[in-house]
Amino acid sequence: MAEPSDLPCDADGMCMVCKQKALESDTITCKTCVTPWHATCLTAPPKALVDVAQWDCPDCSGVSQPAAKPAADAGGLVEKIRAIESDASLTDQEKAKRRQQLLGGAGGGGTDEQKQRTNEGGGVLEILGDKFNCSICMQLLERPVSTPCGHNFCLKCFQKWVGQQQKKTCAICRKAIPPKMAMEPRINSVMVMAIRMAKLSQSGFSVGTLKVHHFIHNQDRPDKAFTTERAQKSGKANACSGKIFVTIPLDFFGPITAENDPGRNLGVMVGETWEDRMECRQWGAHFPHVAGISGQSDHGAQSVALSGGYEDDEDCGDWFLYTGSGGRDLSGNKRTAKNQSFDQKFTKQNEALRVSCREGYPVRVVRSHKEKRSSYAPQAGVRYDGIYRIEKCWRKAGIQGFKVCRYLFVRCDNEPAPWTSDNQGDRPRPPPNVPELKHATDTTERKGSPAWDYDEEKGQWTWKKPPPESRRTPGDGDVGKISKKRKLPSRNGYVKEKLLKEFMCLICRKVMVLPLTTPCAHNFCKACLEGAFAGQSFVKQRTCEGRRTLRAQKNVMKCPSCTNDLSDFLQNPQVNRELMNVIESLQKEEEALEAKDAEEVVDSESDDESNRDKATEGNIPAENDEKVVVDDSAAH
DNA sequence: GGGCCCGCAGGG
DNA sequence: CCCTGCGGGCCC
Repeated sequence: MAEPSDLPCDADGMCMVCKQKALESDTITCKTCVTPWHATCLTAPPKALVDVAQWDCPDCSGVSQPAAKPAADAGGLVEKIRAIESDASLTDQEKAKRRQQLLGGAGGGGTDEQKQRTNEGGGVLEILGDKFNCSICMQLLERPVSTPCGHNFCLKCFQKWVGQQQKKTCAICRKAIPPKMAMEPRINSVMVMAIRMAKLSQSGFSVGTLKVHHFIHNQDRPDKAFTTERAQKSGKANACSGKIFVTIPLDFFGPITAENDPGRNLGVMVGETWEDRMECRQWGAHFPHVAGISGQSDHGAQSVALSGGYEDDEDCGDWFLYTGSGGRDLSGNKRTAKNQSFDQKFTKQNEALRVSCREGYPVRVVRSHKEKRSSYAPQAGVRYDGIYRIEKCWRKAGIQGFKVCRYLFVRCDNEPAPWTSDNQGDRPRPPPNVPELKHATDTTERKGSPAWDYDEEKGQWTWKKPPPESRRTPGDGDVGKISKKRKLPSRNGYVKEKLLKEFMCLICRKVMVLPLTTPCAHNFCKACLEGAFAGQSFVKQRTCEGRRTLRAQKNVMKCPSCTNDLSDFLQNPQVNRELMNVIESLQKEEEALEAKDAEEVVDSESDDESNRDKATEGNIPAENDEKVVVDDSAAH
């Protein structure tokens, strides 16, 4: 890292040192990472104009960051990039190509070499060595986002890079970046898991020890849904949400652990994802199926949902600013509304959140894919992101002018967040700087010590005071009937299962081959995604017969996971090679383990293999599991 | 993609 | 009992 006194300009061209908009004439750009810096605020600005063109920022010059560089290899990479950049005989395109080859992007020559390297026993370790580094900051990818051209960057680096470019292009290959992705990059959670697995495997741990994300399907949708005719007709829209699978009361605080999950004996894990709010409710992470806050004004708030319902929300992942409820005109039988028409007050759910703030209670947080403005939202469905604490709350004038209640949430969970490539949970972190606090009124902070806090001895977050006693009866129980008990798969089956769960193509339901990352951050096999649109591809380019045809064609090219328009992406989709390399390496490791197991267990012959496959299969939802089953007897 | 409108759960 | 609500399917 650079010295604290040396900071670049942010995405808006604002100098992070003097907090002023840096004049263009005062801005110099690093030749390695292309970040703009405010020259007048640098401790050691370049002396002559000649130096400006060849200038390296404090982050890239290596002088002020001795420990941060992972390996000599990466350092050499910087040297090579510099050599390419300063070669006057090359055009920009050629430079891009060279750099691309160097960084292991597409480019024929590099591929064989890479493959050979991964084959030669270095395995995932080799990949970590130089393939997993963001080519902007040269550090291990953190909060990775993937471009349609198949390249990966840290979220922050990507935003920095895109922010200071007129024409949005990839930092490696200069291919255009779709405006939507430039505006709202979303973290590629499959890449996150790939990095975590690679790290584990590098440090000698089995991937099997990793807690993986789940996508819960609708297997046992409810006992008492669809009570009216209209509700039956329109499917889930008006259905009640059905049976609760966990044995917690509605006012239960904190993480949902294995003892409250008799069906699976797992508890609700960070990263677990459900199709919608109804399903999320069934697993107890957040009970209200419309409201964003679960809580009681005289007791506290247990959970919140971030779904983009309030434009004042600001999401930075590990912390975020949440807006209270109310202040809207819901006349005309509406459930939500965009426009505010009066001030919010600290009453009802808003007061419940304030109680949780004062007491330092743990608050469960779920994020919905509907939150479009956040990079941390899941690509689909509703995801449990773990425990946060409300460090402060206040009121201020909202974007629409009326007062809103505001809450500063800071993450404090023992499991890593779904966006970090780190394998560890949170450590206490200093409170973030919140500029709007200057205009805050009615500010409340925690009084006394928090109920949920970090225990230095145990090295984890835990209740420091007894949790508030429930005043409600537990959920309707009868949970045992819902999920079948399953036996624990064998060691390799377990690893295999995790690889499949994390890297499954949602079209062929197998581990991805030649993975593509769409601009909407979904991952599929190249062949599967292209196959899904076979015969329809590229018509858009050829025909110029009129808008109707064009529109009709466009409508068909939708992402199978989220209906995002993929027609541009599909014209030239590029494999995410970094992702591919890890998947292949992990699979190879798994195969090697399996072969070893087979050698060790000579006596248990052929049925061993088939059993293992069954165990794996049983945990992957079959396609028709999603079908909603209406229980006739329950409707009467 | 935006507006409409509904059932439903839970707070008070 | 009434009020509220960061859903969700459908229709355009």
